[in-house]
Amino acid sequence: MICNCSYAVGALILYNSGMPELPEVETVRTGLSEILPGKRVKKVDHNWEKSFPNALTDVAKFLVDAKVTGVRRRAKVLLIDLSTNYSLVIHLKMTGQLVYRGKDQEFGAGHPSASLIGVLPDKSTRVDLTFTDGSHLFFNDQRKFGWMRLIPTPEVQQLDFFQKVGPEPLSADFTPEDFAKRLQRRAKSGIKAVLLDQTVIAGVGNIYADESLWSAKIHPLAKVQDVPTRQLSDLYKGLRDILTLSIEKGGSSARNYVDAEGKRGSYLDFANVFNRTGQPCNRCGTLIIKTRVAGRGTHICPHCQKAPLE
DNA sequence: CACTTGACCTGTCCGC
DNA sequence: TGCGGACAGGTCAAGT
Repeated sequence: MICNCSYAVGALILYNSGMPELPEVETVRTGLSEILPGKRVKKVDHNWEKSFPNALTDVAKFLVDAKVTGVRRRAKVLLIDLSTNYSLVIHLKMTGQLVYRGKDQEFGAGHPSASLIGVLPDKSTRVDLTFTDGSHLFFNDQRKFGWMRLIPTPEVQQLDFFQKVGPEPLSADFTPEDFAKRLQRRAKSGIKAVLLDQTVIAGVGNIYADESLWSAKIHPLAKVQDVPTRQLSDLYKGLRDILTLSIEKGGSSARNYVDAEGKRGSYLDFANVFNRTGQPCNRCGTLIIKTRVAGRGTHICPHCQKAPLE
């Protein structure tokens, strides 16, 4: 096996063009945690105020010259901890990307990332962190919904979001009983809206809501109180299995995702309903349909997931 | 209180 | 070829 190392060094793309949910953010976290710790920030450039609202006041004091000490994730939020006892708190929302590049921005011909993202910064770059070794972390965000903030590390958990956000669905001590109990607090609500509510369960977005509901044969409009406990248990297991599989596959890439080895996030190759409108259900062969639930495009098998009675 | 809608943005795609 | 509109969907705020 010959490794063409001419392009393997110095480029790592942590990129998701689709919709970063828990598995995508976790994949980005894993990649960053292998690269960033120990790097020292030399310079910060930003060109969109809302992408980095408190940059002007705090960057010089607490970001420049700070050393990265670790990278964490909670729900869909990334935390880059710094030696100044501050943390960069980052939400990618829908189109945010964190792209690391070594000092040498050149890519060898044929590197998959070369065709995905060209020279950075580009027109979607909102923040450019330069490290003292000449490498960069680019925060790109086409739609400008994402943001990063510099917050004292001990104050991060005081943020409103972290006070309200629900438990991590993959944590070891999160039981089927916890899951059912939290959902049932919203007994009269449609179950998909509840899954998407970050204060109920952390990290679930549109893709994994649709996939997990299909796995448990639950219609997204079903009221929680009408779903038998056994099916809530199926949903718990389905959701955990799906999130775990997606993390293994490097997340979902609506278009492309590559990491240091040029691997794409391939979870959508395994998806049963998401983006499969008009294709046969993998369980019963009925064609998958797309509707609108809780304001989102929603994919269901109309045979497996029976609509609730009015 | 529960639920829906609008705002935040830009790029893409579809119909005319 | 261009133009208007729908759509993509995470989260918060405002409205019903």
